[in-house]
Amino acid sequence: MSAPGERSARVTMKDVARSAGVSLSTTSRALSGSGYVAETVRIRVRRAADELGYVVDVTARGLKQRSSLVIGVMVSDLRSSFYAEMASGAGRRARQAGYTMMLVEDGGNRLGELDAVNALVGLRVAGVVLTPASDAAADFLRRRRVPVVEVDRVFGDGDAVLNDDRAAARAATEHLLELGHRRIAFVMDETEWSTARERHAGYVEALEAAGLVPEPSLVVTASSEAVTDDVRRLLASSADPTAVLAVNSSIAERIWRAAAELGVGLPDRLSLIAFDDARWMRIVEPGVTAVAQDAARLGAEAVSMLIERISDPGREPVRVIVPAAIVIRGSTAPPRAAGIPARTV
Amino acid sequence: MSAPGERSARVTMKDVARSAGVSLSTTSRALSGSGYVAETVRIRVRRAADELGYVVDVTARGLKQRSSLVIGVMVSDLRSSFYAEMASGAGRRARQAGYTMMLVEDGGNRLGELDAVNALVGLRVAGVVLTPASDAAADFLRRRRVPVVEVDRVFGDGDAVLNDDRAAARAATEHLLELGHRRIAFVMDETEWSTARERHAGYVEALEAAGLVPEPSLVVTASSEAVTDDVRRLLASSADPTAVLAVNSSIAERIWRAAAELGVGLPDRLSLIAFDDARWMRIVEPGVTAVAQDAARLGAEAVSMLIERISDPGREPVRVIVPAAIVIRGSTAPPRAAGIPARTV
DNA sequence: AGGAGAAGTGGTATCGGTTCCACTTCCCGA
DNA sequence: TCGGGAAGTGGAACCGATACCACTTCTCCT
Repeated sequence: MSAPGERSARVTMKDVARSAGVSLSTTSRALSGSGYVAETVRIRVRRAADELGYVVDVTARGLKQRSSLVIGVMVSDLRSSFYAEMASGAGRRARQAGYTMMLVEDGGNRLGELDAVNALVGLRVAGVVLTPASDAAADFLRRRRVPVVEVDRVFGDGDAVLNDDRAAARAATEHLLELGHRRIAFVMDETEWSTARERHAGYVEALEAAGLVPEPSLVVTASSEAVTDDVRRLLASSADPTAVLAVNSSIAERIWRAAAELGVGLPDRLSLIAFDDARWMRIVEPGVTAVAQDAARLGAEAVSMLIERISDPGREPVRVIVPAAIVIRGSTAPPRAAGIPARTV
Repeated sequence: MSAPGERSARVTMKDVARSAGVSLSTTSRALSGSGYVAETVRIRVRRAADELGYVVDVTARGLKQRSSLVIGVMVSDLRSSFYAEMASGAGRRARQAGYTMMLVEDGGNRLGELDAVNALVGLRVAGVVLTPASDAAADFLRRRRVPVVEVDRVFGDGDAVLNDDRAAARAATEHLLELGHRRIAFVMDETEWSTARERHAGYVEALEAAGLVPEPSLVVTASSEAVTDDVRRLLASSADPTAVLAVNSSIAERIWRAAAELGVGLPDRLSLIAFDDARWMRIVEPGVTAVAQDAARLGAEAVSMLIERISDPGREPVRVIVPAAIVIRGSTAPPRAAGIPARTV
């Protein structure tokens, strides 16, 4: 344990080599396990490394090998459980594959994105998984030949791992239709992202398949500031929905609150179904019916795809679509007057 | 060595130097901004770097300088909002200070901890912020002279950023005492951690200051498997608490559920106060009174402390205690039969 | 006028590994 | 007996940046 006093702060391969009485080359081979090394020597070197507490300097190794076993993961906001779970899934899969995850947050804006991505390039990561806020980051990376996989939403046409947003939205809408709802609202906040676009498309598909005509007054694009007001207005308006589909959990929360404030009972007067199965939806009464996206799986798949891309930079872009499940809880039920020849519209 | 027509995948300083028509040394000085460089040359070099899309290789720089601007952050589980917010706060502060955050998850166990910490050491991070699950990780790091700051809980006596767990628990208990409660239960799940210990101590302090004798039957150490059963047993037992203090949000959730199942009305028959102000506590009805820990601030403070420690490795260990606030919501109220004859129900 | 020192530039060793290459043994088959 | 190749080892050139040092030119003070 207590070796002769003045041991330098950092144990390098040179120390290990000296201690084991062999050259640097042999030490490197013994530790990395590639190339000829006598079994006895290998054991001796390994033991010396253990005793000295040697840890390989991956930055030095990466410098020489021109690639590191680090992959970058960039998310908009860790405080959102979706991103946190995604990152968690990505990290686990990365570790399984022998990589380390480097996680950075951009503020969900172009500038933060470029900052973060710059840091990753500087670290010479082997590749990057990102939830894009714009096309800037992926472009920047691709221009520098850094493999990229986009998750959850996509700009351009590179590799991506996406939810089956359209099918899930369609299924969610069909669930409401089957319960007898005809006036189904759709509330969203971001139209620039592919997620919102796809979900809206699924909603429209389901309505049309049921022979209904989508009504513009039932589709609300809430400005992120005034979502609550917009929701309140919708519920009080003549559009008079009996059910509402929320494009994400944050919107769902606003609707939940607005309903409580306005005394609109769930599910009696309004059915609610949400994208993103947030924790609170399981706890409140009634529970909120939700489209459960497997965020951790999304992250894991993305890492796997990235690793494949790293080993084969030339292949065609790949898209993986991860199916989502609908978890039915108490917030969806037949409309009050369904079945009975209701007021005609 | 350099073939004219061949563009290498990566732009290095050499390319910038050639393009600007100056030496490597001058290029380095022009880009890093230290040392003498003529203004005109500096501009020329900077422009060349921009045009070529040069990004400094921080691994090479770190190798030479023996320190990197990367700090490691290790948390148990990103899916928990406390850790996620902590990491988010740490990342922001790190970025402000010019560092990049490297985030790793350990599985909350000794082995995962050591794995993760090993990866960080290999990356030659400048220091590590961690929420320890045991003393293993911090020991490992300190033995290798890597600066460490522990967050939220602490083993041993190094630098740490902690909640004011004791004072917060005391205040929470006092809040219940002021409402008139006398039979106050305390439910926890982990006794090994300093958090649980401190919170329990604060609870006892408050009781004793009020002249009450802490009753062992009111303190439940729930095994993590059977928390729900334990809680159910407590509520049904002769211990008959009128209020309960939950050591964390996960325990609080179990209590919430158990109360709902058993038909124990909140706050009429039982008051609930929880550590950790989870999102759902704001959404459910009644809202859950909670001790709000500022996790993001905890992370930010830890990073600041770490940076100070990096620049002064010799100074005495420091502890920062971050105060917590109590957010009063609907789940706490006077006990039914307390003091003033309540409204007849 | 002479010299100190500031301003500016380039050469080169170095950080901690990996890897190519040269070199020595030793074994085995022809 | 000899040649060839496998087994094993060490030397040294990198990877991309930094920083020390040597060197030149120019300014300014005594």
